[in-house]
Amino acid sequence: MKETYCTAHLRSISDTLELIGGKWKLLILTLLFSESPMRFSEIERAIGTITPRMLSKELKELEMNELIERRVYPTMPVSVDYRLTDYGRSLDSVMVALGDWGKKHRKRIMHPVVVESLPA
Amino acid sequence: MKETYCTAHLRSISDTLELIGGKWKLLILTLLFSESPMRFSEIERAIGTITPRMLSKELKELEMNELIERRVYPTMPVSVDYRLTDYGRSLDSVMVALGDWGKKHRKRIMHPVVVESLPA
DNA sequence: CGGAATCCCATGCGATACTG
DNA sequence: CAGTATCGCATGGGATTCCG
Repeated sequence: MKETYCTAHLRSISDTLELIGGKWKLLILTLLFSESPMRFSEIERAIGTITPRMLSKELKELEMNELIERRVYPTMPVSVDYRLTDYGRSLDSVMVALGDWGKKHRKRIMHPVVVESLPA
Repeated sequence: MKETYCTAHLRSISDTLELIGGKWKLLILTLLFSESPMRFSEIERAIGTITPRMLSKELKELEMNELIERRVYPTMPVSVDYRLTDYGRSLDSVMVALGDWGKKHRKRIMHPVVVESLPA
């Protein structure tokens, strides 16, 4: 594929999706949007179906991209919490766009529907 | 996870991502945004690295969700083209949001960087 | 031309168990 | 509490071949 404006724009889009892709990232970000900071086990309980392995992995990737910040407190045992960074908060426009479109979309056909016969 | 505003909003977001997820969908949509209609083999050539199997599959899903329209012409052999629907065009706000954020994002650290020592 | 069928592999993700 | 280690499978996606 030739290098065009089209593909450059697309790479920007792909970059964004790469950061918020994966099964849990948007869910975690959404939680942290409404409540920051949250501790590891708080997020785990809030989601309910995520395994610690996945939570750990996703948090690590979000932190690597500076969307969230991880703080460790020298308590005994240690406690850790996670919060959105300002950079992470800048995603709100993206999440609003995705959410708004999704809300409208829900009113439309979206699942494979078998239409055997349609009258008139 | 309890049913809250938070999760309802999240489902809207997930719905949207479900439609434009997959490796090629956004690329196909971006192409069709800049040029509609396009024939099957035109899209194939434009992307360059997609296999007909995947192109067929992605187009089918996009059509199922009414984001694009497929038209068949009874030529010999048959020709087919694809174009954005008005509904598909309504995704532009989403794609702009994703693209804009990605453009800003590129200026920041995004790949795993090993910092051995940092002065001062 | 516009696909469908088949085979195959990488990885994403879940389940379970364990640890400082 | 906040993870890590290991295993295993399902799914996504590529390569190749064939078809009307």
